[in-house]
Amino acid sequence: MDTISLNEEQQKAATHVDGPMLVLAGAGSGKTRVVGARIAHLLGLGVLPSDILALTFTNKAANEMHSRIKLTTHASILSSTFHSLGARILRESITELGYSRDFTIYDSEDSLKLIKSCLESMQIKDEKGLSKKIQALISSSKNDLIGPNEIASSFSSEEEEIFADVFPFYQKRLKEYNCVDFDDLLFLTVKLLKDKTEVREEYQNRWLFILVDEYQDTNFAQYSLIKLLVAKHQNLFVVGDPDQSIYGWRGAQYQNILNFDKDFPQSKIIYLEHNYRSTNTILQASNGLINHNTSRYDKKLWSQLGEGEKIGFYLADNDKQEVRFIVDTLVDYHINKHIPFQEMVIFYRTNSQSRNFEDYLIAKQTPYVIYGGLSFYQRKEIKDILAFLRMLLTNSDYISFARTLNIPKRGIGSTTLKKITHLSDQRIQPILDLCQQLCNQSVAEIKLSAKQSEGLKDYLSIIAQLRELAHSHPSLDYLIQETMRLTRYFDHLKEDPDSFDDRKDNLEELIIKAAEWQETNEKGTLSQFLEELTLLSHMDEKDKIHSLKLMTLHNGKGLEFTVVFIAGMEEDLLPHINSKDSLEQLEEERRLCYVGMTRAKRYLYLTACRFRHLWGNLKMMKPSRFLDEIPKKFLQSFSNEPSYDNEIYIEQEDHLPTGCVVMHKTFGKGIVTKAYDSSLGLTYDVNFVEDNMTRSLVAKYAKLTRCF
DNA sequence: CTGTGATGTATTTTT
DNA sequence: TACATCACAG
Repeated sequence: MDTISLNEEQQKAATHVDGPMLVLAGAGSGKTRVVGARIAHLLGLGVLPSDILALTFTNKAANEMHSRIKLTTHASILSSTFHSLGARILRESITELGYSRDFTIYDSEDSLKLIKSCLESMQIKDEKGLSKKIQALISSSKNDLIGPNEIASSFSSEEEEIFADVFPFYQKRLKEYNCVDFDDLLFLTVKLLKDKTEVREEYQNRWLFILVDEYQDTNFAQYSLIKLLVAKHQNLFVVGDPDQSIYGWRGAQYQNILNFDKDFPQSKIIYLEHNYRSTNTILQASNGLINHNTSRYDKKLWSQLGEGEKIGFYLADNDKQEVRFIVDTLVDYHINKHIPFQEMVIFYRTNSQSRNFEDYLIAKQTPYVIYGGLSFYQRKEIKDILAFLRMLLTNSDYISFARTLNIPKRGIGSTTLKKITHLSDQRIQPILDLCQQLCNQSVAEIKLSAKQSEGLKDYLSIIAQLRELAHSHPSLDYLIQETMRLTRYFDHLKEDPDSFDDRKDNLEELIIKAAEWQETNEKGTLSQFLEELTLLSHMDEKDKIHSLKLMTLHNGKGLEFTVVFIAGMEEDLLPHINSKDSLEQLEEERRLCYVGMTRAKRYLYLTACRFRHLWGNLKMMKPSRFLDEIPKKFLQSFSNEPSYDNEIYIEQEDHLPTGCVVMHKTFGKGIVTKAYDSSLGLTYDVNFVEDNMTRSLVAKYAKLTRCF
C-alpha cells in the first residue's frame, strides 16, 4: 500500500513500528487506510504475516481487513474478532481448565434456555423477565471478569441475590455439558492466560504485533486479554474515538482509551482530525452536538469538502407520515440525483421502528435490506437443524438435546424430559449416555411408555446413523439434507402450513450456504462450520447490492453513506427513555446520535413525529433535545404545517389513555375505549354512559375533559 | 402428552 | 402490539 497519499499524521501512524501507539481517529479520518498501510509497512520490513494479529468487533470488519491486506500485499494475516480469537485459544488449550476441546458454543438463546432450566431445578419461578435479568447480570459479571465464586455478598435487590445463587449453578452446568457461552469466550480465555503460565507464554510469543480497532468499545475482559497478549513485546497499536463509544451498556469502558498512556507508559499518540468523508455542514453540526457532552477531550474535525447542503429536518404528524417522507425522498434522490440505493441508509434507535418502513418499502417496490432483528441463523428451523448437527459432536449438550428430542413428535414431552434431565444431573451422566441406557435396560427412576420407548430408540438411531455418515466425511450440504430426511423435518414443518414455505426456503438457503462454505473451506470440519455460524452477527450477512439499508444506530458504526436519514429524533426514543437516569447514559445516547450523523457524506436528514404508535397506543412525542443542540444555521426545516394550532396542541399534557373517564359538552360522561390516528388526526372512541353509545370523536375538534 | 385460547407482560442497543 | 407462558381440555 502506498503511504504517499496519506497525510502527515496518517503517515506517522502508518510507519510506526515498535512500542505501543494510540491513534485517536475522528470519524471519517481514514483510520482503516492507516491500519492497512501500517500492516503493509510492517510486512515490507520483513515482519512475517503470522506475527501479526488484528482484532475487531465484527466478522465483517475482520474480513474486510483481511482482504485489504491480501489485496495489497498478498499476505494472509490473522484478522479476527475478540470472540473468535477466544474460541481459537480455547480450542487449543481449554483442557487446562477441565473442559474438553470439542466444547459447544452457546449463543444467547441457548444460554437463556439454560438459565431457565437452572431456575426450574432450583425451584425459582421465572416471572417478570427474571431469567433475562439474570442473564444480563451473568453477562456483565463475566465481562468484568468476576467469576461465579467471586460475587460480592451484599446485594441491592432480590434479583441480585437470586443471581448470586444461579450464577455458580449455571456455570457448573455449562461445564458439565462441556459448553461455553459467548462471554466465556473472553472470560475463560483471560482466566486461562492469567492462571496458566505456560499457556500465557505461548500466546505472548505467538503474535509480535497486535492491532485493535474500535478500542473505545473494549470492555474489561477484552482490555485484559489485550494486556496479557502484549505484555512481553508491547507492540500494541490501537485505533479508536472516545466520541464513538456506544457500548457502555455492554460493559465497554471508553476510559480504556483515555488511560492508554498510563497503561502503556512508553506510548505515542497520534491525532487524526482531517475528515475525508463529510461536508463541513455535516461535520460542524455533529461537532455542535457532541460538544454538549461534558466529559470529553476536545477535538476539532475539519473537512475540505466544502459547505454542502443543509441538514434537512422534517417533523411529521405521525410515524406513517415520517416513513412516507423518508422513503419518498430517498426514491427521489435515486431518480433525480442518480444516487444508487446502496449509498443510502435509514437509521433508527430501536429495531421495532423498522416495521413501518418495511411495509411501505414493499408497497413501493423499493429494494431494501434490514440489518438486525432475527438473523438468518437464529430462525427456528435453522437452529433446529443445527442443533441436530451439534448432537453429532457431543453426548452432553443438554440444550441441543432438549431442542431436538421431540422432533418429530415422539410423545416425549416436558414431564419426561424433566425426569431424564434430573437423573442425568444427579448421576452427572451425559444425557445421551443415559438415554442409551434407558433404551437397553429398565431404569427404576424413569418408566417409559411403549410409545416413548420406541420414540427414544428412533431418536438415538437417527443420531447414530448421522454420526456414522459424518464419519465418512460427506459434504456438509449432504449431511444437512440427510438430517432433514431422517428426521422427516419437512413433515414437522407442515404442521404449521402458514410458515411452511418461508421455512422451507430458509432451509434450502442453508444447504446452499453450507455448500458454499465447504468450497471456500476445503478442509473445514463440521465443528468449525457450526462455530463460525454461532459467532456470526447481524452485520455479517451478505450485502444485497442495489438495496438501501435499514439498521439501528449501533449497527451503523464504521460505515458511510452518501445519504443518511435518522428517524425518530424524539425524546424518549433518542435519547431513549431507559437511558435518561444518568448523565453517563444520556451522553452515550448523544454519542449514538453523533455516530449516526457522521456516517453521512453529502446529505443528512433528521426526522421526528408528533405522534407515534408505541406498544399499541398512540403517544404524543416531543422533538429530541439533540435537535436543539445542533446549531440552527445548519438546519433546514421541511416540516408540514399542521392545520391546527401546533403550539396549543403541543401544550396538551398527553393523550387520554383508554379506560379513562371523560366529559363531553353534549354527550356527558363517557369512557375512552380506543385512541387511534385517523385521517383527521388523533381520534377517540368514547362509550357514553347515558345512552351506552360509542362515538368516534376527533380530539382537536371535540373538547373532551378528563374526569378523575 | 399436545393443542388451544386466555392471560400477562414487556417492549434498547449485541459479540 | 405481539410474544411467551399458563391453565385446561381432549
